[in-house]
Amino acid sequence: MANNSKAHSEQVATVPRKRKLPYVLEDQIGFVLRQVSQRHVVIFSGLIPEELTPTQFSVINMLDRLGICSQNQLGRFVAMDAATVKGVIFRLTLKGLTQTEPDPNDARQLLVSLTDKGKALADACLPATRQISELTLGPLTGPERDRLLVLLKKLI
Amino acid sequence: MANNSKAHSEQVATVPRKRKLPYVLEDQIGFVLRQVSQRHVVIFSGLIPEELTPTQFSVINMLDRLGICSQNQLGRFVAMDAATVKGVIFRLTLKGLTQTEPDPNDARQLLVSLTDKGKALADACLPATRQISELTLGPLTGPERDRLLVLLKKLI
DNA sequence: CTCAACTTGTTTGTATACAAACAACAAGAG
DNA sequence: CTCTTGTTGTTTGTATACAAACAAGTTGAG
Repeated sequence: MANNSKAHSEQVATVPRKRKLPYVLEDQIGFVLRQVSQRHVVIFSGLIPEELTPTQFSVINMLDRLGICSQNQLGRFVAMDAATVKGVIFRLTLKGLTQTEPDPNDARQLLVSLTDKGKALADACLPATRQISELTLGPLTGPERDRLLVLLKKLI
Repeated sequence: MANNSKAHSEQVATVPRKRKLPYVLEDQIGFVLRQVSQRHVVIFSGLIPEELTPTQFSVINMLDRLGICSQNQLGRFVAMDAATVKGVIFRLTLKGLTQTEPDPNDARQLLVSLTDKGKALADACLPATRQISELTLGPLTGPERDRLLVLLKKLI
């Protein structure tokens, strides 16, 4: 099967060689991202006071800032699907952390806000969440952390 | 409510000021990671040939490298929970991409391997997966990509 | 050999995450 | 006003992801 005639050898050497660059799964951005996210969730679960997931905390923190917001728009702010945010609000409302009411000005919208308990928890979680980011970025120096965040934000 | 007596002003100035540094959700590593992962999945879904998820491709690629492997150990290689990997293998086997057999040497273990169809797909996906990583990292320069990968790997 | 400790795989339950389809409503062109 | 278009929220189905509890098998200390 070795058909290397001299007549062709020159052309073969000239044609851009399709080097079989190895595909290393462990070096792929998606594979690495998944593992870093996993580690972050572990750190998060260990340090957050109540039984809050990262997703749930994001919603609570955003609501604390917004005050009141429609469910769909809230989802856009925290980068969540409408179906996802609905489930999150459902569970947070079960826990008494959020409340919903129909918008009098737009019958389609469902206004979401924090309860007093939710507001208190939003404040109470702040020290832990700082620590979580701190610990997640623990292996990096200060400048490295800044660099990483800048690079990651370019990929959103 | 302004109780700034002169007697206390000096002490207040000396005590390490608890500056209320703002907590910006959008700047937190966990929040950013989630969004980058989301964007990666979108790119992945758009470019992968068959109906493969990133998780499923990871398993297929790893099996292509390993040849045959116990289900649990495979999960360790691709950073997946035993319960998660079981589900993934179940669905891949449904699609005819993987097959399982009991280990004759250890009755506990379930040996997993690619079918011929699975091997063919592992090869066929390579160009797309390169493109996926390429496109995901698209907003970054070459050196930036290297830097990002190095930093992320420190966080695993 | 025997038993405790560990490993492997399974099952159940909970929580994202998103596609797709749907109903109800709002807004604007005409 | 009417009708089309778009938005909002809901529901269903699929796919990770993991904790917790469990059964079955293996291994090593004694």
